[in-house]
Amino acid sequence: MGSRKTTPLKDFSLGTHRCSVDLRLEKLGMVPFFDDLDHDELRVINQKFSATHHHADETIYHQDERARMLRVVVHGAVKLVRHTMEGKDVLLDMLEPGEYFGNLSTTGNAVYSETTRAQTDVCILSTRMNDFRSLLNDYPNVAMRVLDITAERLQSSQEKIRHLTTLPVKERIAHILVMLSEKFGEQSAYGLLLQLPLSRKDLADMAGTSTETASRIMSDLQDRNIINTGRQWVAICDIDRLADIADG
Amino acid sequence: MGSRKTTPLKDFSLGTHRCSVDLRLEKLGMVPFFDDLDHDELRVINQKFSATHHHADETIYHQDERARMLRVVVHGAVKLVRHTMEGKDVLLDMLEPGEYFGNLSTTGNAVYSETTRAQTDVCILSTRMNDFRSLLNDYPNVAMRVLDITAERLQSSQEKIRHLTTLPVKERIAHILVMLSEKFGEQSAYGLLLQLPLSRKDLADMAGTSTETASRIMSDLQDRNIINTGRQWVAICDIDRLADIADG
DNA sequence: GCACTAAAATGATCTGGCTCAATTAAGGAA
DNA sequence: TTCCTTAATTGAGCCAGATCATTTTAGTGC
Repeated sequence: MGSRKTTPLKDFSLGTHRCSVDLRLEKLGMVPFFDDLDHDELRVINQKFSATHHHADETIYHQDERARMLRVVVHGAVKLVRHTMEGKDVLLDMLEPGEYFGNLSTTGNAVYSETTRAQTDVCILSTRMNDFRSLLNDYPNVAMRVLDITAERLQSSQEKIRHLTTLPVKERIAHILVMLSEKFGEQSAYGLLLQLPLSRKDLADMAGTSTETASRIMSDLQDRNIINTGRQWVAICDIDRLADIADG
Repeated sequence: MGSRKTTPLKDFSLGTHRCSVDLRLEKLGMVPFFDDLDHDELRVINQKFSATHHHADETIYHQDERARMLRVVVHGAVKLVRHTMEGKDVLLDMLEPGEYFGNLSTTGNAVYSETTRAQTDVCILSTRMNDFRSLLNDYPNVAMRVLDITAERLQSSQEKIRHLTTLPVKERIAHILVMLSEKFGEQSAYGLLLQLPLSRKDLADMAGTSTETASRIMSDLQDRNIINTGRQWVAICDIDRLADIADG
């Protein structure tokens, strides 16, 4: 494995990124609950959204802040974190372009139930919650899709609970890597590369374990040639064996 | 503290239970997403539901079965369980009258993602998923409320993940007892009695621990006069101290 | 009241994963 | 190429909680 001098990860920086109307429309069209809409409808909806950029590691909003916006990832990856007073973070999800976050509900005093942080430089489209709600009124199909997607997320959240309570750490980590590869995997010289910066701590916070344990497990996986990994990056060499580990 | 000879729990058996139209309407009216509707609208909706009874411990539907129905608890308590091939169950929730379960989504090949079992004798109203969906089309307000409730459940599922990954078992159990008391608590001679049969195994499966550990913790709580407990029942004597334990 | 059964309690032992404490090395910056 | 920061690794000891094996007891049914 010769001497590498740079991350295999691509450059997410927004230096050149221009949020053209076309790009916005394209990304909005990728949002699962907008995929029934035609081009003209998307143009109308696009009006309601405004774009913002955030640098990697910047916090987009904080847990417990008053929740006013619904957002969509256009570029980059967003990390969804719930934290405890003791400073132990739980990493709930990593979002890719086309996924939404923020708040859906119009219940008066809603607050965000998690903190979201830019995992790379990101571009985000935001709309006021109320605008989004009236949009749901105008497009009942979209409302149904939003319901479906929320129900799906509930499912997978419950599946995560099952993992946390029944599986040993090694299986949990294997599982997480498989999931991430479905979202962020990209063929490369190093194997199926997860196209986002991903530290041992991130993995640990996702698996509900300590950084040290995550590190030991990753080392073991690398020794067995199942993955290939460096500082903040992971590539999967043998997805089948990894999947085997993931379910016992 | 004298010698008790019978459970303090009330009798849930359906021997005498008759699902009169009035009772059905009352319970449907309690369902959070129907609470905007007036009496006449409820009567229409009621037509779409049919009632079934199940004895305690009976399975209502199995995980991975094809999901066709949406159901509402009318009488009794329903246990929501996800199980693993290794036979380790995870108890996701206990539902009280007025709560819904089953499937919301119309995605073609949906299957139930959990098993539901009658925790007591129960009476359930069911409707075909498709009928429910068209109902959501006819009553957009209801659709919005369903979305809100699903989003709320997602929140609390994520909060559960936080607990499982960051809190020690004792705190998790204390927390679960507090939650259950909000749903099932009822003043009684023994304290705030949880009005449902609840074994050490149920608690263990909710907290993601072993029956033995759950038992030890319950014994300790009883020794400290925080709870009062017997076979399949729990009463809370000192909810404040319990809440203190629940958050460190 | 007595006997029976499944739930609960309890004891003893073992271990996965955590914590604390260094050490090593990857990869960006200059 | 070298330096420097911070991520990652590795080791050693420890402990919460699991597991296994009994014993006890609550509560039901007779």
